[in-house]
Amino acid sequence: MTPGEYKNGGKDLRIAYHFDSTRLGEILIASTGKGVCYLAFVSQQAAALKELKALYPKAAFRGEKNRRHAQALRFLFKNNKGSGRIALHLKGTAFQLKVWRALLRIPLGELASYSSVAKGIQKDKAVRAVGTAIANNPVAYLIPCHRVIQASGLFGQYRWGEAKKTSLIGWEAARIFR
DNA sequence: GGAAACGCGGAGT
DNA sequence: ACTCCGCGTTTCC
Repeated sequence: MTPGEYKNGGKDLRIAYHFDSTRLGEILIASTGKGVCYLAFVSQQAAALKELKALYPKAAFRGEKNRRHAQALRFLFKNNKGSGRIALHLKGTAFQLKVWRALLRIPLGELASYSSVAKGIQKDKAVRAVGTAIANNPVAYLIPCHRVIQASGLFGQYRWGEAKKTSLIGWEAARIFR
């Protein structure tokens, strides 16, 4: 995976998006020429699209299902380690990118705590900052923010609801036995 | 540039 | 169970 960086409002950026329904629920996925830049679970399409556009206010959007989307969706259905090479194109601060990269190292079916992630990037005391950075992960699932739980064992918060987090973790736990 | 807000943790009660 | 404080980074005045 090759996370890029993007610091401005997405000007000169062309973003293709489309909605799809998967066995994990309805999603909105978007990509630039360089990689997937957004993936979110959707409850209302209009609101979801608005959130995406807020992230890249100056970009040009168009609805289109393309090969990159299809590849990412395949990953959702059969993500074993072998197929895990999806290009990502991310907009984030240096700290956020560091945190997100750390998440990519958590294997399917495994869990990490917010504090272990903080230690992993040599920021032992930045636990809370790590939580915030994870919360702002723009690419749900591909960057497995749902695999990070509280040190106590409680699952903790999730952007799309704790119930969603629970079902993702359960689904992955089941997958590793197949 | 300061305050407030955060997907937390730990130590208290 | 619930509070209270500290923590690092980002975002909003």
